[in-house]
Amino acid sequence: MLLSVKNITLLFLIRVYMENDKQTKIKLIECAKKEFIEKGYMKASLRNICKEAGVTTGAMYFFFKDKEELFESVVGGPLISLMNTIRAHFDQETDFIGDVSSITKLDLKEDYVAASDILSVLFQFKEEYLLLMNKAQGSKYEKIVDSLVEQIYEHYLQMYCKMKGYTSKKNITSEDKFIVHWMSHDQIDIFIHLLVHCETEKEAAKQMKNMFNYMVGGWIATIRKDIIK
Amino acid sequence: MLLSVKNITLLFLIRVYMENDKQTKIKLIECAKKEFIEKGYMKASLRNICKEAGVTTGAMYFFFKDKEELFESVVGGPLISLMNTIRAHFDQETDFIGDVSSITKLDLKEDYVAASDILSVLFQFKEEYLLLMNKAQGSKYEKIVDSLVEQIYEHYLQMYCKMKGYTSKKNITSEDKFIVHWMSHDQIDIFIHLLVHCETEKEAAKQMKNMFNYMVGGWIATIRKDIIK
Amino acid sequence: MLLSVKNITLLFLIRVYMENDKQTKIKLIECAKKEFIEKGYMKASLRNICKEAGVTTGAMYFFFKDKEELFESVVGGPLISLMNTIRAHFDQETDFIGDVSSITKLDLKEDYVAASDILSVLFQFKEEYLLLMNKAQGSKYEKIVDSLVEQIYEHYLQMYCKMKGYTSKKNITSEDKFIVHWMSHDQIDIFIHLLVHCETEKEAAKQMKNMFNYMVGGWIATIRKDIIK
Amino acid sequence: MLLSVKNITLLFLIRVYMENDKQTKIKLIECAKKEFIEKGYMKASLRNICKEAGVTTGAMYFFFKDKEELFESVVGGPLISLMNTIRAHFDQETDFIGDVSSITKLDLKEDYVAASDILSVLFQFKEEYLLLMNKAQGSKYEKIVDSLVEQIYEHYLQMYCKMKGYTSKKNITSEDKFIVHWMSHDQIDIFIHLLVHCETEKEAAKQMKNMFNYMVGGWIATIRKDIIK
DNA sequence: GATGAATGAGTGTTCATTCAT
DNA sequence: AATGAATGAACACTCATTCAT
Repeated sequence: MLLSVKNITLLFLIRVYMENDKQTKIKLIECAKKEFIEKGYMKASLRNICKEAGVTTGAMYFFFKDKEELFESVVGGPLISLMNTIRAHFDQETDFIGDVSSITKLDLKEDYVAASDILSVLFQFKEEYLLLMNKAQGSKYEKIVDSLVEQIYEHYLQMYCKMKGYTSKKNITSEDKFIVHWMSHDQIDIFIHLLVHCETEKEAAKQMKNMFNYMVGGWIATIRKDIIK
Repeated sequence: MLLSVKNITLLFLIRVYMENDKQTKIKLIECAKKEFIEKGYMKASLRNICKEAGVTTGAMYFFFKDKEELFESVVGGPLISLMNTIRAHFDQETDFIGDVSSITKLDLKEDYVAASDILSVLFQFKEEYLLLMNKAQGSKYEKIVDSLVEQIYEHYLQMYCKMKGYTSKKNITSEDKFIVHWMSHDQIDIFIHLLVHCETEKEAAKQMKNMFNYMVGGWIATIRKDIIK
Repeated sequence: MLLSVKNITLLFLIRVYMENDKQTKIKLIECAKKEFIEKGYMKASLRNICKEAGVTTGAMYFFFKDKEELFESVVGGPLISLMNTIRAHFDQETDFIGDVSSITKLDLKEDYVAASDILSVLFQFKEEYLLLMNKAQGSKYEKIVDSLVEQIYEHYLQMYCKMKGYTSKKNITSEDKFIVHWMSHDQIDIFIHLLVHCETEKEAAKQMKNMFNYMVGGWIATIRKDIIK
Repeated sequence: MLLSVKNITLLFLIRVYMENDKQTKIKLIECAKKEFIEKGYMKASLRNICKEAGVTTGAMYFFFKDKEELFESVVGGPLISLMNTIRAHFDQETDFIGDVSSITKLDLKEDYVAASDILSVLFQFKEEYLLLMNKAQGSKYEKIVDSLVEQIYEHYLQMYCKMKGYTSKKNITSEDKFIVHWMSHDQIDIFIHLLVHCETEKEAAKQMKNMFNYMVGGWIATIRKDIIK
């Protein structure tokens, strides 16, 4: 009988813990996010974060191994989401020798759909992504933009080859690679630009249409290579 | 007597110094450049710079007010050159209501010439510009890219209006502004991309052709607004 | 009904605990030993020990009052064994005025037997003794070697007096005391040296013979005082 | 002429500096010595040292790279003296096949002279050597005693071989090596013992006679190997 | 022009220990 | 018997900056 009372107490306490417990951790992450956004990874002060959260630095070190891990706790989750979304859309291997006639705009249109999805993810954790893209200097994420570019580069290279009508990878010149790399970079920059300059996802979606139009124009011109002389 | 001896010595030393004078300053700037490139503005250590230059921090503070001014001494000159070059090409006021029929590619071609000039300037002080664009976080130049964008934005906005056949500034929508801002940004990013990824100006010039072709394609598509639906 | 099931579970857990009980403590002591050996008393981290043992620091504090007590749990037992063994051999009061003629080597031989016993004890808990002798700095055992020396000093002083033919304690000079203290110290050092440099007791026993021979030679020379001038 | 003027000024300035300048450094070293002696290398607090010296930690870091270097500044000089003295006495290569008959005590007597010199050095910086031998745990000097032993081991091994009448190094058994190593160790321990237990060099010299007598007795017994069975 | 010395506030991090549950 | 959370003081060390000389 007495034991059962104990158990009830226990269950109750567990529930309380569940709520209580993580509150400090959550508070810490919130305050960290704020500080990181305000000052960037490097200039952010753990002391400040802890003071703001109302705990000692020791408490922070109970939850997080070091500054890096605290930062990771802020941006890690969102980053994984983003990576997964990108992978879902860009990783599917297309036949290298596709039907040359049917492509061009069509493929790019598919890309537009993908981009909309990505945009959606980005605006879900707008602040975290801004942190990642612009304020991560000094952390292990400082090269994250480059690695995102690399993630989509392969996809775009394949698409480029299809459009160009290349039948073998051997046809790819270093000039081809360079321009595709640039276009991949540009794609990522579009996202960052939207993230930085648009308040809402809705607005971003609207502006993205124009940016995509611009990008598609660029792609077509690149394929045709009707270059300025 | 003893004092006069001291004075003679002092004068002698000053003469020696005079020659050394600028050499020390130059040495300091060189070492600063190296350290700033290696670690970025924030992580760069004045102590290290001085040690490398073979002087004490006190000596450094004779020449430079603070860390910021030392950084400025490295990147300030090149920045002014760049600004001037940009201004020379982008600042001339064109009649807002131009001859609508004659434009499009023509204007962009002029831009290409301008870009070639800018590229030339950029590669003249490649390292300094890279420093400015990528490693200035924490200094007053951390937003330099944005301000460069702003510098060319007005120019591009005018061009855009001409191309669109707008007869009044009142026709410009916020959507117009947004895409023009993006295209301005993209133009700057092209430069940075070339700076980062090309060893020589020559190679950059080659790759820039393709990038410009891409950009022109984007512009045309933007003007036509044959958007994806 | 449900509650009673819970109770059974609880009781079961308690029983499991009961068995685990000492297991946790033992695990803790094992891990502590490892850490203390690896890093010495001071640098050893309770956090590490607990992590290694798979429990929280709180759990450790249930069993042990503090770091010191944990250390004691590792080395205390062996230390008592050693103390007892030493006491058994060295504490028996001999008649101060013994039969002067019969001694010298004989007494030392008895000592050799004692030493063999001690060696046996030492190698039984080799690691613990090494910990005590070499890595206890910062703990209350940091002077343990000195106190071991003190333990045998009285015995050796008596023996020395016998050998010298002193009939009263008043004959003992401070010089006598000093050299006897040194010889006591040396005796202990022999043990430590063997502990450090021999893998097995067997090997130590072999080497100890030579060391004892050396020691006896030293004693005889000391008694005769055929000193270098 | 002019240069000599410079020199005079320079020398003057140097003298002024010499006096002023190093006072802080000297104070720091003194306070460091005190703290290191009191608490040992590891537990010594740089903060305390600086507070005691009346400067900020930053000032300390102007003179010393880190804790280790500060410690080195306390004990490094004396250590070099000691090493040199040891080297001077123990490094001279003796003919491996010496005149077997003439040795034994003679060589050991030479050693006694050497030891007197070493003792003299040791008492010159008594505190520093005590620091080195007993409180250096955690610093790079924590194994200094072992390395001193190693320094004299080779010398003693040669002497041992001469005394034993070995004509080739191949005669040396691992048992020989062990006992010689021990005797080398014992020699060093004699010094440490004297350092710890004697106030003055004079007293140490007196006590050392007896200890040496003991040691020589040990050596002779070892050579004769009239072992206890 | 340049040195050597010093400041003072700051950094991230680790520690043994405590305690309500 | 053990957890999870938290404390608070301490740690060695680095920084840009100042200033008398």
